[in-house]
Amino acid sequence: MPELPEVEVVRRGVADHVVGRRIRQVEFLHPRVTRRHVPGPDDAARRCRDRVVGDAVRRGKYLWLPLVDAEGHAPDALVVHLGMSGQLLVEGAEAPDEKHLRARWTFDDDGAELRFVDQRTFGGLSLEPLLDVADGGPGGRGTTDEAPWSRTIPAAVAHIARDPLDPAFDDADFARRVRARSTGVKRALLDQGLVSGVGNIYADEALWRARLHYERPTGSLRRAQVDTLLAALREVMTAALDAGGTSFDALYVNVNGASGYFDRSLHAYGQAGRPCARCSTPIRRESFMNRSSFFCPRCQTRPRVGASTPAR
DNA sequence: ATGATAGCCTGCCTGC
DNA sequence: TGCAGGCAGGCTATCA
Repeated sequence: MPELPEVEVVRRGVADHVVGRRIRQVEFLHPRVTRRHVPGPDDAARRCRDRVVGDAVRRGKYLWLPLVDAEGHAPDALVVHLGMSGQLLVEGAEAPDEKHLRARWTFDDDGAELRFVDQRTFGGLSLEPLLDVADGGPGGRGTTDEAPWSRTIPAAVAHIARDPLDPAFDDADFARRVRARSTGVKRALLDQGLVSGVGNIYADEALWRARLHYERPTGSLRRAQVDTLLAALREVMTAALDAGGTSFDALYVNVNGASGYFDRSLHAYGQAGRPCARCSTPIRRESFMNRSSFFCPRCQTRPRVGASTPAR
């Protein structure tokens, strides 16, 4: 469900309401929520107890909280992935349990709880060792350079590429790698090892802005087109962030339970049958990768079959 | 190695 | 009204 802008909205909420507080206790209320934490839920709970939440850091769609021990070290982090329907909520203890409440953290200041709610249970939590990274940490948002964990990344996030809003994202390297692929451009955008944070909504929106068909072979993209696509991704994600994210229903909300309103600004995603904002041609929906792709058949012309010859 | 599928879950909406 | 089927913002494992 949530893509980069939505996860960033949640990160900011956690930064505002949870960072700096000491965890008293954590409860895991569903076996699937800690399925990625191999040592099991009891171990995860033990590692959370009495730790201070040092920060809220994001790369792509992954969010993590370095947990600081009594010596001021953060040997590991609580890694959160929202999956399709996960939510982090900050609520008073008196708030009734949500139907799909999966985890609850309480704090020694007796303030609001942190809760993880997840209808579809594709999301998950794990306690991961923080690994030193050679190329210098997640890239700025949420991490101060002085913080001892600023050049670390959780083991489970090490395979995730930087995202387009990361100041250290390398455009030239991305262009080289994407053009070396032999696949369609939307598949490449959704590959979190190539560029992270892009999901089905913002892939379709960026492709619409860049006037590229989703099946355009990556090998035929010119460098300037990759740059246009990156610019489109940054524009649409920044605009979505400013709008508080995209909410089609109550499944995506910020930590205070509020929806975002970027759905009103979508030009392609979910717009099947409605006129393209540029040329009035009805937006088309097609099935692709077991999901939907929305595009303008006039602005985003389908590549000719066999048009996969790499551009020079 | 890269590329492309199936599967994991629950709930809601549509059409018969 | 009931029920089957399709669909949903993601990732990982496992094939080719």
